[in-house]
Amino acid sequence: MTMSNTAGRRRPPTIHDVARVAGVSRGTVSRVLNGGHHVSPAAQEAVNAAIRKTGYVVNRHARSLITGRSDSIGFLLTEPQEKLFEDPNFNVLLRGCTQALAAHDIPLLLMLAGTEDERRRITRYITAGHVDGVLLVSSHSGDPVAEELREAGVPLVQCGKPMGLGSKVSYVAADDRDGARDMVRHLLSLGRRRIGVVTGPLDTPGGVERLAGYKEVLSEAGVEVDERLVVTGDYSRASGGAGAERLLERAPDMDAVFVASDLMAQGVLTALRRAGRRVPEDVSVGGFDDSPAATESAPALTTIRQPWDRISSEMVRVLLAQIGGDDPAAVILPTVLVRRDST
Amino acid sequence: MTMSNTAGRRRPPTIHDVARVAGVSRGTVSRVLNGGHHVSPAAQEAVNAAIRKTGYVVNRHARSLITGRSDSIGFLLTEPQEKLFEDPNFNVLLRGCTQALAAHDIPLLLMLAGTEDERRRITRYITAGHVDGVLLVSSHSGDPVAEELREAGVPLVQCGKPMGLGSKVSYVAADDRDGARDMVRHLLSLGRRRIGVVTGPLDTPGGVERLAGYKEVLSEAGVEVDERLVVTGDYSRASGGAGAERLLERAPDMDAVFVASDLMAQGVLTALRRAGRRVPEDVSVGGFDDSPAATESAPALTTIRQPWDRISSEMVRVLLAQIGGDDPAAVILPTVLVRRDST
DNA sequence: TTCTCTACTGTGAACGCTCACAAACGCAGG
DNA sequence: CCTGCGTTTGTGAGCGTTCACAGTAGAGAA
Repeated sequence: MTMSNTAGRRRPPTIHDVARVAGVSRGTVSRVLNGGHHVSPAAQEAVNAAIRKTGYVVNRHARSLITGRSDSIGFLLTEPQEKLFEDPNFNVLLRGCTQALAAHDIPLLLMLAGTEDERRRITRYITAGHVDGVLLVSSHSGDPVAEELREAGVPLVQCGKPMGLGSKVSYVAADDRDGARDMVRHLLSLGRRRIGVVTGPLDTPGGVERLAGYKEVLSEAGVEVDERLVVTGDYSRASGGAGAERLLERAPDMDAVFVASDLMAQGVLTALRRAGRRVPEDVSVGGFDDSPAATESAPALTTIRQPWDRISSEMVRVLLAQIGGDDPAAVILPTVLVRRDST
Repeated sequence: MTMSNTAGRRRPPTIHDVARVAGVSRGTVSRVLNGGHHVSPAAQEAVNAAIRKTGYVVNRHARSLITGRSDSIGFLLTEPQEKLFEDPNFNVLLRGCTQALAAHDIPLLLMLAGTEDERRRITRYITAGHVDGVLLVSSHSGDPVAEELREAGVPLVQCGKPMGLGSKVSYVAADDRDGARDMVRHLLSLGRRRIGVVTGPLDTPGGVERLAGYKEVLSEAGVEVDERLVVTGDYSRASGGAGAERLLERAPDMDAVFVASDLMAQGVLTALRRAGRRVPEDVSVGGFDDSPAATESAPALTTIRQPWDRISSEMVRVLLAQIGGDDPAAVILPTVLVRRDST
């Protein structure tokens, strides 16, 4: 026998209570709640006053039940999470999306699909309409989730250019190729000609595009593209170090390295130091991402900044537009060369 | 008259459809969905088959509307996010909580309350019952959100011991004091006697407790606690470096430092090197957290591991128990000394 | 057989909201 | 004065579930 008076969980006010206090009907309150069209100024004001007085907050479950929308969107991660969660870029992205959505009063559901099991459960959850749309982060190609969601007609925006499917799915990405071009041009402008590259996995758009930009610029500049100067890493620090060792072995005359991520570049710096090469005197090193790692390394990395804040806000914008009925869209954002001490 | 056949967003199956296919009533399907008590094996099987056949997924909005529960949990951040999101510990925590909840099929809503405005909106959202409980991460004391939520009767579990309010609120924390004691004892066992400390902000439990452990062990060992050996940082790398410089200036004979976070310890290492002290020969350095920074620094840090995976799973367990009606509970988890090259 | 008890099953009502519809109310034009 | 029209308002129905309750069947005891 709880007597809910001052404290405790008393039943929250409903639209009915507001209507009674305002002296109008449910319908009018509902109209005010949803934009206030076809409501007289007097009623409008009365309702708003009643809402303030009662502390009314709309029950989203009841609303969703009838509208069919959930007024929430999912942030889906299909990567092995360990790696991604330690990626500072990812954190900026997650935070950016949360804030951009908060501005629309839309909560963000964080979903991790690590195992096959989780993947299935989450796909069911999403396709059942429990979110209105999905922000998808999954760099590797051949991700079955993206395809499933697309087929189910779920509004979807990917972060980074998807490799498999064509232009049927929205995405927001930094201009990887152009960023790579900027960096390699920068290295060329320093007089470097034996420029190595540690690229990312070739089943990721970043890996492919950054390598393509590298080759393009060299060709355009009339510099031979030497396959001995090309190695592949997996974006980890360790793979950067291993890559640098391989490069030095195959091309001891290397005078610069373009590394497809700052984390790998850190590994490259360590390996170079261990091999007795000075940076930037003997070898210039260019990174990619402008992550915190770039300023923490010694020397501080010259790198390519990805506009993560804009990427997140654009992802949200495109997704909301798509939920509103727009067609899928691709957004490519420019990168910026940040010059520091490693070149 | 739509003929929904193969493609398009056809209406998802309802409990009604399942009942029809299974040849039973809504009630029976509902009972199967909710644990299957008082249902005959035959009906049980028929319903499960019908669910598989129709691809039925429960409409959580309808369920929430009547049960009053939302079957979702909020993960609330009231810190200035920049700092926290770059903290590797925090990422482990977020991931751990998401996964622990996923095991219960409960989605996690990520909420950031950076500004005062957001704080208000989110408090309204939560108190309106849109989440069943809240996992709160906010180390600083005097956080008004915690108090508001507690008063509103929202199940709440904090990460780290809350400073303000007493034992009325649940929390899960590593044993900061004991961890600090282990580390200082370890330093003493190496023969060090002039042990400095760079502690965290004194309005955080970590700052206070780790300092307390340090002082306790020194006193117990009969070593004088010299206030010149005590400085305060803010958990940032830079503040660690500044702290080390201050310590060296005030107590040049220092032969060890206990640093309250690995990130600060990195700064300490750099400052010591710059001052010409060798680690660990001249000065032993002990960190706290066992974050990635601990193995990335040179030399690798001896540190105190916080059991973040267990912290997250315990937070979820305690919160679910509290939602189920249990009283608030405090859980203190043991830490582990990880010996590496800096001591 | 008949009664009782238990295990199971079906059925309205309700949750809080939106939507479509109808009613009411001006106000202008014939 | 009536008609027609546009704007504002009220009302009933229904979204898909769960819950309480009533009902049914089958087993065991008398």
